[in-house]
Amino acid sequence: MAGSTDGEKRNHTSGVPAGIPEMGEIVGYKLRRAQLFVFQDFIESFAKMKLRPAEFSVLAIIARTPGQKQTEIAEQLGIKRANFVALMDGLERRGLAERRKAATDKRSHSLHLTPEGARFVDKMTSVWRNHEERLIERLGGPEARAALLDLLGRLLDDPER
Amino acid sequence: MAGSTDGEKRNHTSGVPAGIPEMGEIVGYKLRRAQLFVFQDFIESFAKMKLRPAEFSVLAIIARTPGQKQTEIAEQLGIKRANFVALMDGLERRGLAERRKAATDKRSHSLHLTPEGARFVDKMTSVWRNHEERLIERLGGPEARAALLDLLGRLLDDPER
DNA sequence: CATAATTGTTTCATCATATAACAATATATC
DNA sequence: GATATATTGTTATATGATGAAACAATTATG
Repeated sequence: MAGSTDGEKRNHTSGVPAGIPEMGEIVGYKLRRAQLFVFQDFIESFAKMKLRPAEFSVLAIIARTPGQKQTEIAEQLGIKRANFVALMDGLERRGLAERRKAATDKRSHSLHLTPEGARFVDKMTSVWRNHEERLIERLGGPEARAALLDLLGRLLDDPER
Repeated sequence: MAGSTDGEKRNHTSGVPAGIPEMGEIVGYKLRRAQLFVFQDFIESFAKMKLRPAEFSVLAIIARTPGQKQTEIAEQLGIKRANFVALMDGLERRGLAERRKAATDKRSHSLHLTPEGARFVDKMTSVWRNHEERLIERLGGPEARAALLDLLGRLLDDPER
């Protein structure tokens, strides 16, 4: 029992007014919807672990390259260093990561996983693989995923410079 | 003068610890970054018109299919109807769109563009085309854009059902 | 040495989004 | 047809993500 109420001001011949885009052909819109969908799955996947996307990314980076300072990691992830503080506080409070005072620069902190954090990252990685596998299935295979990553990379990587 | 402070707990042979994903191979992450980049360009494009993505989408939908009610449009866009109210208030206050009381259902509102709104949408569409063209350039041509839209669609369109 | 820049931090404002409740109206059920 | 249930638009409110500004401690630069 839904349906529009009236119907009005159309173009001359058909029913499509001028060159107004359909939502499905707007790259930004479709990107956004897809991102929301993927994050939805991600968030549900990590609900039990109480891990949010930003926390996942920080742990992954620390695990792969320990010893970096906050600003470095924040910048890599496009997070303002001011907002990184609370994020890191949370990871430290949970005993997953820690700040060590860097010897060379007394201002900065060197970020590391705790032993528990390392075990956590192992589980996290496994959960992530399932999530990623689910996406691959939807996309229609690993090649499709690779193609998507490539296209997204073209948007991100700066052409000049 | 940057650089990590120390370096620790690696895996056996190389330097990569276990199977921890690199950020660049995480679909969700790259999707997010790409979406932010595209929105950045979009927002800058429409800064002078003081138009935000959500407003753009609402105007585009009303322009293409006038007469729909709020809940219908909100649902199409994945916006909670509660949050749609203020959005529509803004468009109405600016004289771009209007609520007409639907004759058939006294609860609902039939949404339409004003004449000024129609002119606004024309300009908006033109600005959007430039934005989209910029993306196409980055992607490497219209075929790449089509491919991207297709892949994103695979994530969005529900397989079963 | 004096000045400027960096690092981590706190505080604050803004925006997007979700939930719950409500009145008015419409629909369904008996 | 009366009563219960659902829908529509709305308000109020909570939460999370994000950005800007300022600050002390420290380091780099002229």
